[in-house]
Amino acid sequence: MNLPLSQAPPEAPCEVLATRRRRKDARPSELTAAALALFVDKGFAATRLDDVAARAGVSKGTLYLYFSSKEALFKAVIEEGMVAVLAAAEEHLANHQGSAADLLRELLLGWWQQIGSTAMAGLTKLIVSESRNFPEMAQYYHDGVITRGRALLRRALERGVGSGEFRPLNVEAAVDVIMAPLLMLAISRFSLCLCGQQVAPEAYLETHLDLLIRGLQRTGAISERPSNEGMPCN
Amino acid sequence: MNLPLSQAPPEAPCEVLATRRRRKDARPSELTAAALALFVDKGFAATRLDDVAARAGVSKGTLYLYFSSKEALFKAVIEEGMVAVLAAAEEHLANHQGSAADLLRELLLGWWQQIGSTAMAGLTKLIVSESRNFPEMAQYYHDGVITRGRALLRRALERGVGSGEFRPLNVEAAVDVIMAPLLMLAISRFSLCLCGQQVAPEAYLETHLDLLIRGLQRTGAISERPSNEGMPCN
DNA sequence: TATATTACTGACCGATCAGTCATTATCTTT
DNA sequence: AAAGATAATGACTGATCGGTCAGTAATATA
Repeated sequence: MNLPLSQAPPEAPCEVLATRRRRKDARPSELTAAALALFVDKGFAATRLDDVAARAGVSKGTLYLYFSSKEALFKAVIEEGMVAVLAAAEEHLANHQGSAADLLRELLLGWWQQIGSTAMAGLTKLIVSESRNFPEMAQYYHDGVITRGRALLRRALERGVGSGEFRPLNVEAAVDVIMAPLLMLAISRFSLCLCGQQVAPEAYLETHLDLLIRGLQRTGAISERPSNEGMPCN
Repeated sequence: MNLPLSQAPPEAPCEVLATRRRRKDARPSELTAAALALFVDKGFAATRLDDVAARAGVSKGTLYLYFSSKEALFKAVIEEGMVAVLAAAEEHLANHQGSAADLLRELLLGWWQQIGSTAMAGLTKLIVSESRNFPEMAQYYHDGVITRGRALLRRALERGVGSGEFRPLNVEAAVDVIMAPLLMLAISRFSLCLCGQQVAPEAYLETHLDLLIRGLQRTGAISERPSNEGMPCN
């Protein structure tokens, strides 16, 4: 095969050849962090456990002290990522006031800050790539993350439609349409120059929100928010 | 490892145990078709060449008569897909009249018919998944498909903005924002229940177009097209 | 039917890599 | 300091799979 191996030198031992240490508590999270980075970069199948262990500053044998198999490691990576994701979701659920348009804006920009701009975004590509080979994993991610995110968006849209701020629309479809640019943004960050990387994420999100809120609002209802502020046309 | 192997029985020999045949001309396309199906389903690394050959009704040795390596087979799959994609792009380029909104509608629905609804859509997931491991492949796909598609959309948007039908906007960002739901639709078709699969593709696209065109048009310009026609709200 | 050509085969090889385990090094306890 | 406990190691194994090639059989030609 001879893959082009785009890897940087595998995590130079900055800890100046530290002698081996016994750190039972720290190992699991260090290993899942290393695994996340490599899985996201090279994909699940192409990632060698030797490399994961090396990146975590440990031998492969040690990895097997904490995870019973490569798949178990994968599950742990997903599960650990979930925690932050769900916490962010809770945060968004808590405080929602003002117009539906502002709520929508807050939700999408919050997603970017909490997830999209972090390493967590890599999970999106990982799941997309591997879901067919790990159906129960995909199901878990779907139920725990996607469904939850959809529920947030759906609520925001329904509130806007109910109050008359937004016009009637197919809410279920709109939820997916609204999420898609976010997911693609996350994916493109971990997938060499496919789409969207020429445009800065902020401008991308701002354009999405701008188009979206105008598209949602009742005809005639002029946005009271100063639109196009600081956004160059072309 | 012991992957769950979601495979159906690997292409039961419908050709009733046909004795071996010499069909030099037909082999390459049969092999790339088999490879596309398996690559899209299981990913590149997890696909075995024995399975590709078996699915094409041939032995692995025969595969190597036509393709020098697994990666060469991958390239051929992409390249073969390209032909149809570029043909469709040319078609869209040729005939464009009427309003910019109609052109946009025609472009997006055309994408669905020519690409999104076909097996070609699987290439999107394939590229997303494997681009890091095959940079030159990603580059080729980017230059040959993404850039071309973006150019089409950009032209449509610029026409609308130029004629005053659309309001001024960040065209580059808008192109990506508009493409994202299409790409996610393609991806979700080959990635177990991640997003968008609960909603029928037609309703999804219609909602996208509806939101989009309203979002693009100048405030006050009422769409002359009967919107919401046959689309249930919720 | 005999001969030549070549598409096709499948057993085989070598490299890779997930997973194992006997051994070693570190830390704790007394 | 000695002994016990266990975290960590890395050489090893067995299975998998990309890639090879000597041989086989289908077709063309005479």
